[in-house]
Amino acid sequence: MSRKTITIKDVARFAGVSTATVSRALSRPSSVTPATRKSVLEAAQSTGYQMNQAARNLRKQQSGAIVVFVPDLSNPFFSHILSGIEAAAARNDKSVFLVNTYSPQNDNADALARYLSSSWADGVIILDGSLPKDLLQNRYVPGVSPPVVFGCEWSPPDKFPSVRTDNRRGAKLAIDHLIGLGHKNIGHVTGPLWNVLSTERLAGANAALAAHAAGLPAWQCEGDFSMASGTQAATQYLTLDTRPTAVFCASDTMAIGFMSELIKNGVSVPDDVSVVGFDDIDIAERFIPALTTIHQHREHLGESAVNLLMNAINGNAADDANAPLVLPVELIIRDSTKAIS
Amino acid sequence: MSRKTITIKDVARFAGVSTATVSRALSRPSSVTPATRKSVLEAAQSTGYQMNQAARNLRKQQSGAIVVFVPDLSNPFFSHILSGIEAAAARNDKSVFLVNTYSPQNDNADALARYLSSSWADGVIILDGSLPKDLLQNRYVPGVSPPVVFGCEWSPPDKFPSVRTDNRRGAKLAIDHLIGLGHKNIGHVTGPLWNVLSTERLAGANAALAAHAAGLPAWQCEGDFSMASGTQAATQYLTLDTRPTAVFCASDTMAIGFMSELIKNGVSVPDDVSVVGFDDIDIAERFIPALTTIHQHREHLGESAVNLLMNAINGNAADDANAPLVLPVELIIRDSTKAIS
DNA sequence: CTGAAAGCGCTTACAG
DNA sequence: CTGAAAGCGCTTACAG
Repeated sequence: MSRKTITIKDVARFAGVSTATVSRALSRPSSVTPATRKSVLEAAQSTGYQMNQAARNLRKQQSGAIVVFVPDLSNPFFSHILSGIEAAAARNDKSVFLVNTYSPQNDNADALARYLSSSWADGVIILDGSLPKDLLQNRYVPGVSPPVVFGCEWSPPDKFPSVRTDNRRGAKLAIDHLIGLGHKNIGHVTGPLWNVLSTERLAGANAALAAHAAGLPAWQCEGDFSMASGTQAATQYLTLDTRPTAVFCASDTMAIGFMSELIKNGVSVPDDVSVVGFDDIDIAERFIPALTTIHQHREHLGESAVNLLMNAINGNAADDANAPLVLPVELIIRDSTKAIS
Repeated sequence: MSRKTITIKDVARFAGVSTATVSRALSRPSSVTPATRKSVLEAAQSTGYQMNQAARNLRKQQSGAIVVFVPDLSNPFFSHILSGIEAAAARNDKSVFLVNTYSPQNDNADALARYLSSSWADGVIILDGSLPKDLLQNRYVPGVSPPVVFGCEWSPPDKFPSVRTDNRRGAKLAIDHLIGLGHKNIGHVTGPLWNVLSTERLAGANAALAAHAAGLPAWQCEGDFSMASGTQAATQYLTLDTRPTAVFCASDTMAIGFMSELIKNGVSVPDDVSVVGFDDIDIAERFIPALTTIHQHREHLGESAVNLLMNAINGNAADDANAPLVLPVELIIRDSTKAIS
């Protein structure tokens, strides 16, 4: 149906040079004389030439792209990380493609394995620590599969380079803040317990509580980082005989679901209960009450992931390349927490 | 640095057949005898063979992928559309790659043009109606560039197939609801006026107001769909001498920023002012007060986009393929609107 | 059903 | 600085 596709050959004929020269003029302009460069560029222009990536990729044995596995695009937590990734990728002259691993279509190793191929990606960044084990254990063949780097989450510990936030310290900051406010009965809504983030934050929280010999054991409830699970936690909280006066939620999204349901049921935040989240997503400062939370440096997380990946791609990774890079966190105090009265 | 890459040739040698047979056994199993199929599969297994996509793409002149241009991944509005796209793409055996057009790295035609190549994508879905004009006008060459379909937004009208929500009707439903509640002084926070969504919704709102000969002209304020612009609108609203008793915001995100700032300043929603949003994002029902809004069928939007695209790819598009497909909307009444007292 | 061979569109030593 | 030629790893008519 369409006119014949224009190749480097057509450009060469038009410009009266060889295909080799066209290739050079286009990809390494300095390697040809200004005159030939000019005529090639003009020829490319007037023939409407567009490079065929597949051919180049095949020949160069690389794709010029990095793919990112994202667990849940609906979670606003990821968007800033992606900005960081894109900025850094652009600096390294790589395209970035996102793959939604949370999608039911991508729920198995087979579906994802196709993306984990050097013909698609020069490297892959995985933001999802809960990929099917099979994928990285059996499908991934070192040396032929593209380099992998984990961001935020991580899964086979220390098998790949990774950047992450200091989750334990974040949890500690949250609990310390609550204790400093005089709270003695502190609850914790965790993420899914098979997730590293959840267990790290739980460990951090428990350690902080233990350190103060606060009034433990407190109420604990397992969520899944979703808003819905936050509201379920609230439902359970409401049935408690003695309700904690403060609750640390392992994600902002859950904290919002939690507060929302509480307020709906006449429980005031922070008058009746203080709430702390984790992540500092955009809505956190806009929810009423504005959410006290743990801020993660998300752009930086994304950039670091790309840097680690580029090192792996270029083969100049440090000896301890697999030692996790841990980024600092900050407590952001807003209106959802208050000293006990 | 790594062991030699394993090709179809190695598999062929291992299985004692030709490369042609390996190729057939792998991609069209029914075209070889069960015996050869078995031995080829085993050979592939034990050699650890992995197909080289670039080579296949080059040979087949297609990529097996569709790429999606997303304007702003941080806007939760898009996640459900993407689910719909991914589900439909999987049914059509296509991979999907996302490209963030909002990223500063992708702000120009050059950066995006590289993705708009048949070597990357068999087709592209554009969810961003505000792409640089140059891209689709000059860089896009019909017949050689991959088919394009617009979802949600659209830009050169009727030049490409598109699916969209009935924006005008959505706005009308919002206004009619407010009028039905007795409001006579109704304000409108629009999206950016260079955006089709904004102008459509504005037109729908104005038409509905005019039809009722309600107390026009009402206050109008231009935002950019972001939460921050919603709070700015609120700041402006607060300075008004006679404040509208109801405000229709062209997106939920703006509505939330708007309400948040109002409440912070002691203005009650819905007691002092009713607010209606547009989109029905996840947080809408959880914000306090829960937001009355216009629901869009986002999964369906995504699926329809893929269907249109597949028609274009397979060359069986209808004659009126470029006539926009318009999806219905629904008014969801929650707690942010109330009859005037 | 299977094999030999051509070719997809590039890039890059190798000569000159 | 430029050209002729090989080759990246597949798939697919064309014979048999």
